[in-house]
Amino acid sequence: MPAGQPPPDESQLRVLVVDDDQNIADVLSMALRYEDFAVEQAANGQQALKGAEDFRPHIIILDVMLPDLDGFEVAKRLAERRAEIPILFLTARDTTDDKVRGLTLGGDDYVTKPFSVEEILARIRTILRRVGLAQDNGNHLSFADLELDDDTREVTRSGQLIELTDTEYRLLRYLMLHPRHVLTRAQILDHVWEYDFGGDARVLETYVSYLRKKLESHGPRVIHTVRGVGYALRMPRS
Amino acid sequence: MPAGQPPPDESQLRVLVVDDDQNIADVLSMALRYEDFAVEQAANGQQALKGAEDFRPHIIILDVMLPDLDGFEVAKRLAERRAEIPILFLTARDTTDDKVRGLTLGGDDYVTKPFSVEEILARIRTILRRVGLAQDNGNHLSFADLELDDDTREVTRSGQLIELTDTEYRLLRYLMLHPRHVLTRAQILDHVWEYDFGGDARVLETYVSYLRKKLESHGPRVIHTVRGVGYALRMPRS
DNA sequence: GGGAGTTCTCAGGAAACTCCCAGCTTCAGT
DNA sequence: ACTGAAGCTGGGAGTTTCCTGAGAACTCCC
Repeated sequence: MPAGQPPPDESQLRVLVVDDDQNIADVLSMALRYEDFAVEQAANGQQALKGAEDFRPHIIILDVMLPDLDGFEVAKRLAERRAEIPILFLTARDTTDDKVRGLTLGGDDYVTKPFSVEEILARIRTILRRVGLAQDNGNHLSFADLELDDDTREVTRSGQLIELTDTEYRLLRYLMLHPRHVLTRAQILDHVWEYDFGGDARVLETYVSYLRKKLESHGPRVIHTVRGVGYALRMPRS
Repeated sequence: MPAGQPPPDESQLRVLVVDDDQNIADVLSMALRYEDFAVEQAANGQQALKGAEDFRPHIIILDVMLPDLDGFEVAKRLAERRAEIPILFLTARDTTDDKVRGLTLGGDDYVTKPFSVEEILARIRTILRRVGLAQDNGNHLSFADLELDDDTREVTRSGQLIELTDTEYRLLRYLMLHPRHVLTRAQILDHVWEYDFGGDARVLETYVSYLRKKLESHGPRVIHTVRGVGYALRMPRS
């Protein structure tokens, strides 16, 4: 079954991605499908309203800047229809718009562009969990003596609290999502860094170094280098 | 086997190989046909798009450098058609980190030239497994007390973890794919080493030696020499 | 607009890996 | 048993990959 739409699967959660930038829409769609969401796209406000009606998404990812109606207008009309679909807004970083501020009051949320894929996924999980649709029980990851809590953003190793910066946290979280698996450099950069990151891929090594320093003061090495390939989270010994 | 089309067999998975270098396309085609894929070739972007339409491949191997459209353009147009065919990109080693970024999000992947045939086959298996088309039961090989896991890249012998370098791993993996079969030196070199390897064929002996040293510290000899021919993976008679 | 905290760049050096070499051992056939 | 061919393995050169410290650039907050 190579072509056409994937089969409608009622067990999947539906996400409507609304962005007029086709690249961003595609990146999000691919990542979400990979996470087993059903995804549809809309490129402007009118399509978004129609898509919300037809596709009945559980959540909408909505760019604030759209060619016709802006994101807030779309949200407003949906609210008038009593659609009650949670929305994750995408905004430009410098849009210090006060409008954005009030979003989290209504249970909606926003992410600034450029974002990393893992950041979007984390917000979506948070929102879905809040409205009771989370399919995974997972605001909490653990591996060996490592614990990571998404709600409090706390990381502990054998009970000891470890302070991590944002990037360190995202990196560790991504590794803990795939324990023992070897993750390639490309995979890690794609998921943990912002989608338009164009810099030196060696940042990754720097952050691995930071993480190791913090983690290894409380126990043996857990982030292992697989030379020529990437990194893997493992406990030492057979 | 350039002449005549193989008979259409609906049970086979279809691969479209897109490369303007006829040698590379042929090497890949032969290896894939041997693995029981149905294969067609395209030498440029336009042919690739046409081939995708007519042949309806389950996966496309796509060189980034093509005489007309580049590989990314081909991928983009396929995406616009909602073709949703996974793609394995081939890129030059130094092109790696720019545009290739982002590919692993959608489940696509890339391999740098020059590659080894086994590397390509491994990536294809991974991709097909992810989209639910893998006919093989997976990521795990075992032979006697040897276990090899492709996800974690871990190799154990009777439970004991064995650390292998990349080349050692690829060599052992190839042997384990054909247990008890005598594999000729040429076969092994062709599959495990990069296709443009021009060096001394005696590297193979060196690596067999490395592998034996690591494996035999945990049990009896499993890699047996077949003098004048090659090597075979066997358990000693009991 | 200064300061603290964070992210990223860069470069030197360390470590790991691949491959080649050369001398030695093993084997097959006489 | 002898001999040439084939295979084995320790040593090491050359290369690639990775680690890490130092500092520049950026952001956020007061």
